[in-house]
Order: sequence, then C-alpha cells, then structure tokens
Amino acid sequence: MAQKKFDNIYNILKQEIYDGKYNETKLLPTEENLVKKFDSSRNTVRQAIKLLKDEGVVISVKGRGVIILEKSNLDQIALNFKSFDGIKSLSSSHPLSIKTKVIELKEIKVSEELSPLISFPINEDAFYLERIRVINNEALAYDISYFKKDIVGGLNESIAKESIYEYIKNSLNFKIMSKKAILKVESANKKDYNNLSLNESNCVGVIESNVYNDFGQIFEHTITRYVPNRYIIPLFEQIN
Amino acid sequence: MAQKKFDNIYNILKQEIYDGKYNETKLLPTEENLVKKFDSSRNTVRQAIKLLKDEGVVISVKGRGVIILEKSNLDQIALNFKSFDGIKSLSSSHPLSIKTKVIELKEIKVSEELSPLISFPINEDAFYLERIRVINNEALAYDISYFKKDIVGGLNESIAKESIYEYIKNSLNFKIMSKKAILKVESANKKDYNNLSLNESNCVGVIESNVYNDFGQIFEHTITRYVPNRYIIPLFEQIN
DNA sequence: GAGTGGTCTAGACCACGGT
DNA sequence: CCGTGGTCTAGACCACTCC
Repeated sequence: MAQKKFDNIYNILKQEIYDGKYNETKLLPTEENLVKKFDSSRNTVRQAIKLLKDEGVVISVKGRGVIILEKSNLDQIALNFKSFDGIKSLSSSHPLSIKTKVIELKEIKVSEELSPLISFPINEDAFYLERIRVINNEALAYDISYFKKDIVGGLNESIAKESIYEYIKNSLNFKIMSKKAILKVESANKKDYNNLSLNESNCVGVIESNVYNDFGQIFEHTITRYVPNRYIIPLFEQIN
Repeated sequence: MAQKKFDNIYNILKQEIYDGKYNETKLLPTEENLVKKFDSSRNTVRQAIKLLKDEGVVISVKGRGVIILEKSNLDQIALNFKSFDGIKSLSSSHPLSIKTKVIELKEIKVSEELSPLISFPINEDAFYLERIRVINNEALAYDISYFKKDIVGGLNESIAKESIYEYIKNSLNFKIMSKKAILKVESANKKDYNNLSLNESNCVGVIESNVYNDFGQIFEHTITRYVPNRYIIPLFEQIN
C-alpha cells in the first residue's frame, strides 16, 4: 500500500485507532514500543506520529504519551472534503451531476489596478476565465480565475470546461504545490444575482486564493463565490 | 529569543528571507550549507525548514532545493489573524473597542437530541453560554458555547465576560491543545436578526468548533455566527 | 554525473508528567 | 524517582533535478 516506511506505520496506526485497539488507554504505545513493533528507528516512528497529529487524530504530550483525540461530530463532516476545490457540497447524499459552464475566456494584460489584487505583475500576459458550477441544475458557485500565460501556456474552452488541474498534471511540466486562501462572507453583487441560484439570499461566500507551482511561482488567482446553505469548509488548528 | 536550536534557525532564516537576502536565487542555501552555517545536524536544519513550510514561506523540491514562495497579496491580509478566535476583523485600522455581553449562562444536562450535535455524551453536565461580541458599538458576532462542567469546573458571568481561555490557562490544570472547526454560510434565523447588526443582510457566517484539552477530551463546543463583510478567515493548504 | 532534498538508522541528553 | 515525548547529533543510501 505504501512504500515509505513511515507512511506504512502511519496507515497501520490509523487503522488500529479506527478499529478501537487503543480505546481503553486512549494512548498509543510509547515511541520506544512502536520502534520495536515496527522494527524501525525512533525518527521514523515519530514521522508517522507527525502525520497523525497533522490530521487531528492524536496529540502528543511530553511525559504523558501520544493521546488519541476524542471523536467529534465535525470529523465525519470534514472527511474527504477534496471533492470540489477544497469546499464540500452538502448535498452529497446523491451522486452529483456537476457541470462547468464557461462564461468567458480571454487573454488580458494585467493592469496597474488589477496587479495588487491578484498578485500578478503589471503587464503580465494572463488568461481571464469565468466559470459557473452547476450542480443538479442549480448554479451554486462561480469562479473568476486568472492564469499566468507563460506558465500554463495555452488554455482553451475545452480544457476550461474539463479540469484545468488534470491538464496541468498530464500535459505541463510543473506541479501544483500549495495554495493560500482567505474566506469571507460578502453582500451579493449584480454578477452574483445574475450568475447564482441565490433564491432569497443576498449574501455569498467568497474564497480568494493563490495557487503556487513547484518553482514557488503564483500561476493562478481565483475568486470563488458560492451560495449560502450548500457548502462547508473544514478547518483544523493546532495550538502551540 | 529562542532557546530551541531549530526555532532559532527558523527565525534567522525567516528574517533573512524577509530582508531579501535570497532574492536573486529564490532559493535557501542547501541543507548541507545550512548545517555548516548553523553548526548543527541536518535533522535540526530540516526541522527549521519544516516550520517555514508549514507557514507557507517556502516549499522544498527534491533535487532542486528549498524554494522561497513568491509574495501574495493574501499574505498581508492573513497576517497576525489571531485577534478574535481565529477570525480577523477587517476594521482593524483603528484600535477596537471589543466588548463581550453575556446573554445567558446556565447549567444544563445534555439531551439525547443535543448530544450528537455538539459531541458531548448524553446526560453530561455542561454550561450553556450565550455571548454577543460588540465591536465599536456594532454587534458583529455572537457565540453559543457548551463547556463540560467536569473539565472546566466553575464558570461564572465575570469569567465569561472576560476571557475563558485566560481563566483556563491561569487557573485550571489542563492546556488547550487543538481545535476542529467547520465553516458555513447560512441564512439568518430569528436569533441572528435579534442579536446581530445585520443591516440589510439576510445571511451569516457560521463557525462551528470543538476544542480539545491535553488529554484529548473535547471540553468546548462553540457555534459562532457573524455578520457579512466584516471578517476574513485565512487558509493555507499544502498539496502532497 | 553532480548535487539536491527525502528517508532511515542508532545512538544521546533533556524537560516534563505521574508516582 | 521512572517513563514519556522533545531535541539533537552523525552518519548512510535513495530519488529526483539539472546540466
């Protein structure tokens, strides 16, 4: 399943936790015991534990041990949230018919005013792309995206209609490495009323994000605006 | 400043990056060179780099190096976002007058219906607390919180009016370790209209969170509902 | 092929929690 | 006091990038 040793240990421990193997103590075996159990070094065991910590499954407390977190109702909701650009549709009980409608795709030069808003240099050649996400015949979200032309090369409507990320993964010689975003609730504007199935609502959720490639360059800036009551975004925070 | 060696290295590197020392290459020195520079082991250097990665300052690519991320307009906004329960007020140009108004504080027994909603066991003794956050005379957010009585002990109105977290930190024998949350946009309900300065808006942002102590126990469940156009929540995601 | 970060090992001492 | 996780060292080999 996993060739990396610490990844393998991580998976086994996660499964064992899930199966309730440590329910009595609510503690993982000590690192020393895990070293023996998996015939590995302590560093490797600690890497596996790090993964569990990052995921919110355990915390480790010096002098006490590695403690399994109590179950939360938020866990289930936040599970496999990868479905739709990091935000998860609430209507996932039925198989979704997700359609992407391309409203506009054009080439632009980044203006002085636009530049600070999207973190692209002035005069950069870019694609401007506007898309609506229609789920089960409701327009639940739309995106305004900017892509740097010199990084993504050629974009056309058929690529934009399918997955641009698939296109990047399969056809381009860089990788998508990280994403910075902020999240807001805003009053709806004219475009929102035109594009979205807002019903009586007069607000939208807004996610504004920059996406980086494996050279540390921003190649995409996207503003996603989505209707209320349909999406959730999972968060996890470690204190200290 | 920092007694931990890797913390010290992290701070120095972050400052150097900020000062533009590596602007030409957009690369940190190789790990081997950092080992020499800081007279440390490679593991220690890698821990420092790990901190920079977690913070979205660099990415590391095998065979290429540790790459400094291009600056994003979202960085500045997301900076020091610790101000208000993890969400940052947009009106931070002036010093804020944040007041907390306690609406209700009572002891309850968790019912069968409530239990799955807040991840507290049925019949658990808990405090129910309702508070409004008034910022510059506007009611911008309110919280409904549940605290496990056997963990937080005694809560009273004067504690609730000030910071409960300060009370925990100073007076109780456990630590706050992690927080799981989800974020939604919802239509406003009656309570929202009563409690918040919604103006014309008919939606609210909702953050629902569980907070853990250093025994892995959930001791708090809070639902925060806040007005549109006033808050942002920063997000950061590493791919792979 | 040379240089990079990723993984892994086998030790050591320290700080903290619980007894 | 003992056992725990936190930090740190000094090495090794591998997978990947780039020339």
